[in-house]
Parts: sequence; C-alpha cells; structure tokens
Amino acid sequence: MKNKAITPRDEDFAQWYTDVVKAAKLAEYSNTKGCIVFEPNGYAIWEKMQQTLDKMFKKLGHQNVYMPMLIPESLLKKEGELIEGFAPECAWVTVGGQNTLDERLAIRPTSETLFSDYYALKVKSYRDLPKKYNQWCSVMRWEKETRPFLRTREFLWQEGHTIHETAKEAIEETETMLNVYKTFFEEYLAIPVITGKKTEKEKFAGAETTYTCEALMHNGVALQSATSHYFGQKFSKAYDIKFLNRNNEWEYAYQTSWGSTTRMIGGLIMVHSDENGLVLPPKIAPRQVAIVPIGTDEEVISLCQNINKKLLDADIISFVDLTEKSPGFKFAEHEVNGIPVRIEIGKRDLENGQITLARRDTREKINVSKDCDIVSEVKDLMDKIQTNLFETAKKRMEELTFTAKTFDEVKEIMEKHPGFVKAPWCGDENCEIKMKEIRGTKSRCILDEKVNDGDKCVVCGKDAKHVVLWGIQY
RNA sequence: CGGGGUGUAGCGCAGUUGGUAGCGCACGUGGUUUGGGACCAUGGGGCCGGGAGUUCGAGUCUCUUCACCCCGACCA
Repeated sequence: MKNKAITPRDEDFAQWYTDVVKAAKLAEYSNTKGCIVFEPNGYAIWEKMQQTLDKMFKKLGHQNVYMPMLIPESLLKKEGELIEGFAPECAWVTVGGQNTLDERLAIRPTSETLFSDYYALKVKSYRDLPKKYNQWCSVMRWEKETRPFLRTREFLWQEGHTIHETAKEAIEETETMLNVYKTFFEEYLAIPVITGKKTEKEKFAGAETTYTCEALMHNGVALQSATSHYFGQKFSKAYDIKFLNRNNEWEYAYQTSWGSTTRMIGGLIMVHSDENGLVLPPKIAPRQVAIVPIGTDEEVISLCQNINKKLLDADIISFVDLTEKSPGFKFAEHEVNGIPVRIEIGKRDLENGQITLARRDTREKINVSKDCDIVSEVKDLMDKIQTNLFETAKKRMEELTFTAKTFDEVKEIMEKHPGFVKAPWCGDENCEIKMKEIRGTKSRCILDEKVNDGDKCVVCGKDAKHVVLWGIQY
C-alpha cells in the first residue's frame, strides 16, 4: 500500500467512506457542488441496479415513460403540501436564451405533479385503470450539505407512479412495491432492511402513508433506502384526475408513488466495505471475476483465457487482467474495486495441478484442481460470498438493534454506540421533536408490533400507541 | 445558513526571516522483472484557486473573492 491508503473505518468513518469512493473510482467531484461524476465503476453498479429492479417492476406489469425535466411553477403549486415540502430545495430556471421567462420553471425535485397532470388528461373511465408507470431519470434538490451518493443535489433514481380504481388496489400496490424493494435489498444488495410506516412528521410531503426500507450502516447510522407512498386521492383532487366508475359516477383516482436512488450505492459501501476498499455482493457486482495470470508464460495465459471463456459462457462476468502491472498491484486493485472473486494462476500452480481462488469478502485463498468444473466452483463461491455478506450484515443489525423503555435508556444507547432502538411512542409529534436532542435521533418507522399493555411513551410517559424504530440518520 | 478546515504538477504534500518552486506517487521511453501495490536508467509536466494591495521583488505579508471538504440545522 503506497498511494491509495484508505483511512481506517473505526478511526474516521466519514473519511473512510470518501476514501473508498475515490479509491474504487466510483465517483469524482465536479465543479458544481453536490453534482458528482459517476465514473465507470460507479455507474456500472447503478446500471446493474437498474437492470435488476427494472425487470422486477416489469414482471409486475409496470411500463417505463419519460416526463419533462422542467415543471412550470403553477403546476408544481397545485398540491399544497408537496410544494411546501419541496419549495425550499427547488432549483429554478428563470431565463431562456436571452429572455426572462414569464413563469419560472422548476427542475423536477420529483414528478408527482407531471404524472398527475398527464393522468388527468388520459384517464376517463375505470377501464383506463390502473396505470402503472415508472421513470428512470435524475432529479434535483438543492441540498445544503452534500456527500457523494448519500446526498447529492442531482441524483439518479427511479420513480414509479400508479393510479388505481380503488383505494384497496392502490394500497396493495404501495405494499407490493415496498416488498419489491425489500427483496431487492436483501437478495441482491445483501442489505437487511426493516420496513414500516413513516410517522406523520417524517412522511413524504403530500402522502397519506409513506412506507420505508430502513437499513443500518456499519457505524450504526440509519439510511432510508427506498420509499413507497400511498396518496389516496390527494393528488387526484388537486390535479383533477377523475374517471367514471362502474356505477357511472365521477370518482377521483387512487394514487401511489415509490422510488429508489443512487443513494443505494452509498448504502452498499457503508454496509459491506472495509479497509481494503469496496466489497460488492456478487449479484450486484458489475465485474464478478478477475483472472490474474502470474508471469507471461504462454501456458498460464492460455489457461486463463480458457477459464475466462468458460465463465463468460456461463454468464459470469469475468475478465483476464493482462495489463503490465505486477501481480501484487493487480490483487490490490481488484480488491479495492470490490470484485468478488479473483482467480490467480501462475507456473507454480500449473506444476501443482491447481489454481487459486481468492474471495473478496474474507480475503481467503482456496486452491482447486486445475481440471475442476470451474464454473460450478465459482458459482458456489459467489453464493457463499453473497450469503456471508447478508448474514454478516444481518447479524450486525441485530446486535445493534436495542429496546428501550425510557428516554435515558435511549440516550445511553445512542451515546455509547448508535443503532436502531425499538421504543414505545404516544403518537405526539412533540415527543419526536424532543427525541432529536439525543444526537439527532429520529423516528425511522412505526413497527408492525403490538404495544404491550402498560407500555408508556419513552419521551412523555403517556400511554404508548406504537412501537417505533428510532435511529440517527444519514 | 452557522462552526471548523483546505486550495502549490494528474494525485498526495514540502516550501525557513519575502529573492522567482521542489519531493513522493502517477505518466512517457528503454531494459530487467512478475505468488500481495517491482527495480534501474531516462524524460515530460506549474500564471502557487482568482483579484487587488504593500514591496526593488510575493507561493510566502495584507485585504477581498471563489471553490471544495468535514461537523450541525433541512432532506432520498
């Protein structure tokens, strides 16, 4: 290790995070605050996320569309709560060419208004419903403090917007999509999440109900990783999305939206990575196997290429690293980039009739026969890595999930080592605000757990209505 | 928007009481190497973030401005 030293994670978590982003060449800062350059390694992760989620969405009957990037102020303002929530962080276009615009245009912070306006135009009858659209785009929110992937002013995301004939169907959609995200996090990103409803205070501006996926980072800080909202008829009333129902009566449509963002890349880093750089679950790694020949021996190179071909034919994304760097350099490079499996082949291996596999998560090396079924060996190893990453993260989340009965207990936990705290709550927003005094602790979500008889709100001591998951958030 | 910090080669930094810029890595070339960030030789690269001032002379002193990073308040 010479030039690319990564700050130890326990010494300075924020610096460690930035070091990993840079060392793994995921992103570079640009000249505009809060707008990052997605470098090939970083963008490839996003592409893989897109491909995976997009397939899941489409299996459920969603279709992709693309809405304009600009929203006239008057359109944005139609729904009061939304504009109130987003106005402070909107970027506005006020000049077109040489002329000041009559009406300024917001660069979309989110597209509910555009979808609603469009749906109002297209929906006439219950036969036009449901409409289940999604768009992949970037949005802009003028954040004060920015960090690569976790909080950028422009970020890439996916926003699904659906309208339905009945409230029941829309609520089902909201819950279905929440579960899609949960599956995606746990099975692909190997990140365990806790799901639940947001409190009134924390829910999306304009939503009736917001569901969230909450993940816990290595340092015990919570990350809201995806959300799914039920809007009821709020937007359909504001934007006049009416249809004739089965009784030939006008009815306002029932609406949902759900989204996930490039913040997930930040989550991926903060859950799995280590002092040697990025660690990626095989299912989301853009490059899964790096084959490193040691020396330039022809027999070695051709074995590398043979194995590479077998892996590629089996849809494992593999490559042979034939650059002129030293083997040690390549090992370190592929580790810092988070490539899950590395295959090392040198003359020494050939003499012993073996090849060496190295796994990124544990950095363990395994020798296998050079005549083995390399495809199944690699597949097995990738499965093991995927499982190990998830289990490790899950265990950590469990160890850092506490229960508390009193305010002082919450305080003690958060000050010692932050994590998730399950604690009863009375439902009063003032108690939520009071909780922020403890290192900015906020409600993450309302858990699906029953309140025990006699449980009191950890803040005010009145009868509890909900069990809430609390945490310090990114 | 408050608090803290940093701007000198692509990156990381040094630069003394002011005297006209250097080191490591990276990069180019030639060669030897290759099992955990190889070595030798050689070469290229700089309006010292911008502006103004003090001075015979400013990377260095003064003022001003800009950008970025980190910590808070706000948010995916």
